[in-house]
Amino acid sequence: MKRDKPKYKQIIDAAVIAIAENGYHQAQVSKIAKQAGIADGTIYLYFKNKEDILISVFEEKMGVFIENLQEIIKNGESSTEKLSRMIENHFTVLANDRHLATVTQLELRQSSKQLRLKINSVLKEYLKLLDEILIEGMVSGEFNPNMDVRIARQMVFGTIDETITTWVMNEYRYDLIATAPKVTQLLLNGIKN
Amino acid sequence: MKRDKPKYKQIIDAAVIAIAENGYHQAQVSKIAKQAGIADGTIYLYFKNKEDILISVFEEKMGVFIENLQEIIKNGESSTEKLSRMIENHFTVLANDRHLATVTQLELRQSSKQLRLKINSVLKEYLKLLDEILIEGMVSGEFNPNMDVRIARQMVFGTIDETITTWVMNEYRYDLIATAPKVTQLLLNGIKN
Amino acid sequence: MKRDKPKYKQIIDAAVIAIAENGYHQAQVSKIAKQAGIADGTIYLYFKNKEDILISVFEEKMGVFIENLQEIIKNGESSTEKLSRMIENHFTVLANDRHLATVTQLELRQSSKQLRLKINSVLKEYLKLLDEILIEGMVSGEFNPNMDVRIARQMVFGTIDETITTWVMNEYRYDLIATAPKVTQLLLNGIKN
Amino acid sequence: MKRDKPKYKQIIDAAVIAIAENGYHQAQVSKIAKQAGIADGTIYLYFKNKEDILISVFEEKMGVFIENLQEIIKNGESSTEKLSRMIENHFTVLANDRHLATVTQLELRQSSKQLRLKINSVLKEYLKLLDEILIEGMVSGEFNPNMDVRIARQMVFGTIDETITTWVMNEYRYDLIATAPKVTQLLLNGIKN
DNA sequence: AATGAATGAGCATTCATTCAT
DNA sequence: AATGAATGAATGCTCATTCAT
Repeated sequence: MKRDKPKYKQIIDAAVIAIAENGYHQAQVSKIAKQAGIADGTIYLYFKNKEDILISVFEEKMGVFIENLQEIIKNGESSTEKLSRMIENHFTVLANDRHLATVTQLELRQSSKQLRLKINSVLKEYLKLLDEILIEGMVSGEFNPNMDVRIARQMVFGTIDETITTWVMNEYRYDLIATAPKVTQLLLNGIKN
Repeated sequence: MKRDKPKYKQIIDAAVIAIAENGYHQAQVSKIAKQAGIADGTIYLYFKNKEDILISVFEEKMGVFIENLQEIIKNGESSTEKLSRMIENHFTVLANDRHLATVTQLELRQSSKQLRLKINSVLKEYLKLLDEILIEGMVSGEFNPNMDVRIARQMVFGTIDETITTWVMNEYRYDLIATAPKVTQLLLNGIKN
Repeated sequence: MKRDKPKYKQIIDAAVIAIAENGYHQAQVSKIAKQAGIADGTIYLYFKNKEDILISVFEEKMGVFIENLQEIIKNGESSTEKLSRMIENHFTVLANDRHLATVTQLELRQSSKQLRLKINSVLKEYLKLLDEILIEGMVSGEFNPNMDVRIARQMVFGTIDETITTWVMNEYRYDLIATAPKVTQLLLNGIKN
Repeated sequence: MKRDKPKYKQIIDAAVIAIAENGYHQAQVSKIAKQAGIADGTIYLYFKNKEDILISVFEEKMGVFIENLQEIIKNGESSTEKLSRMIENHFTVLANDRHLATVTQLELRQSSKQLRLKINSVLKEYLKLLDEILIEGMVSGEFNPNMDVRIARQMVFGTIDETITTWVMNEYRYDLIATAPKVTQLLLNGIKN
């Protein structure tokens, strides 16, 4: 399996750094290769093309969010707590990796519509877990059982996304993690029963 | 004033169509000119360069949102009503111009970080008006006076944005305007006193 | 006759200034028109095309040199004196019109080979007069009767040209006219009997 | 070192031919690449941009003149002989490479003022060596010790340049090398003691 | 497995000239 | 005679990908 080879992750990490430091359009394959300490051609032994690198970046990194969220769902007591811990986790991971935050919130969005559609399908798995939490809460009576799940999900994710993007655009000037409880509170107000 | 000349708006509209139909990176100046029914060179009598066209597209179209919102703020009775009508207006304008919706929600985001920073400064004016509504509501007691305005704003705008983007990505399959009341309800729940 | 109309000379002079101030490649027709205080299109009532302006600039200005030289030939006593006064005149005219000097020595040389061939044919009339002086001197015994006239002419003109070009490239830093006697002396040494 | 790689010289030579055959403004990068038998992009592995090719053409080719002249200075017996051999060499090199002669005497002069300034700084080295010969001759008493070196240099170089340019403009119709002794004789007359 | 030199398609912009007014 | 808005052809350069070594 290619993704178990050491150079695979090496290239992924190099791509995140190259994109964060140079911007999406200035992160040429040659720069990623240089950052990874390998030759340009070697990239193509591990990735089909440049787009494949970028999708893989998203898959690999999103994987962390998904694994964490599965853990949270498994261990959480209530839906409210799960949602709360999901937001906290999302903020924490990105606050602790500003390169990654820049890449996911700003740079990767400059990619072609086609690439973003693929990224979206990766994202869907994460949103499905979010839907699980919401539905569970509606069933248990913690959340408003009459609300439209899709819209609730869009509110939760849209708010998280906008909050982090603003933080990145403001050049990380304030403590992102500290805002998590307030964000959580507003969102819970919106959907609670 | 150049923006009062008929060809100015003609080019803006041609750009929206060309970008919506071909995608951001495939909307060459020659395509925009052809769509506008003029020669390539004529573009440059009205715009400094291609980026200038794109910024102007955003300014012109965002201008509609801002003017509408100012009207809403002037005429609305309560903050609740103003927020409700803002969301309704935002959804209605884009639901009625799918080309524009595609351009603002998907295509223009692929532009360079520099262009997006300029777009953001145009956006700021809109967000300032949103802040006005929120603060007024907090003062009047309609909205929770203890909430963090910035986070509330990010929730409102993030939710609107995510909702419309999802709609566009789903290829306008459902009635966007019909979802406005539900979106409004969830958001109001979140911020009401 | 078009060249008797006031706008004809007005455009010629505007062209010299526009070229001197902006450089050959940055002296667009629109700049020349603006400098002349007329509309772009008006240029084409007096000149066939841009090349025609530039040739005319050269013709008109070279005309001064030719008239002066004819006068010098008519009034001069000896060939030596005539050559001396020719060099003096050439230096004086250009030292007194730095715009013109820049245009003839630097800017006009960037024109296409084709244009420079035409310029050369204008120049020929001037060089013919120079040949007259040289041949007369050879016949009279002032100059070496065995020398090759063409080479002597190339030496005289090449030296004049190089001297002025160097002066222009050195940004007129020294007194060009003051060098005329030394230049004349060297050249006369070379060709005298 | 890039200039030791075979493709470097290959491109330089292709540029000389492409410019000589098509003219400066019609010598597009694609034509130079085609002439060199390589892809357009390959040019940019060896040169920063098109201007860099042209400067390099001049440097490389002027280098031959400079090296030859250094050799001549080293081996020549008298200043008179050195000057004589310098002129002979200058004529011979260009008479034997008409492409190069066309490029240096006609085409390269159409380049932008900026490029010509760079070309001039290359030329300066050659002129410095000429100055060396002149000064040496003035010290040894072969040349007039009272003459102005700058003007003498301008006469020598201006004459050489004008002679060759005229020959090129006359489409190489006569034997350039055969005129060298006459040119030399006239110049020596001008500067000898 | 790894290299890195070579490839070649693709596009924003300028400006001399025209011509309807 | 004069205007000036409109035209449209023409080109240097980048960079993802390949493939001989």
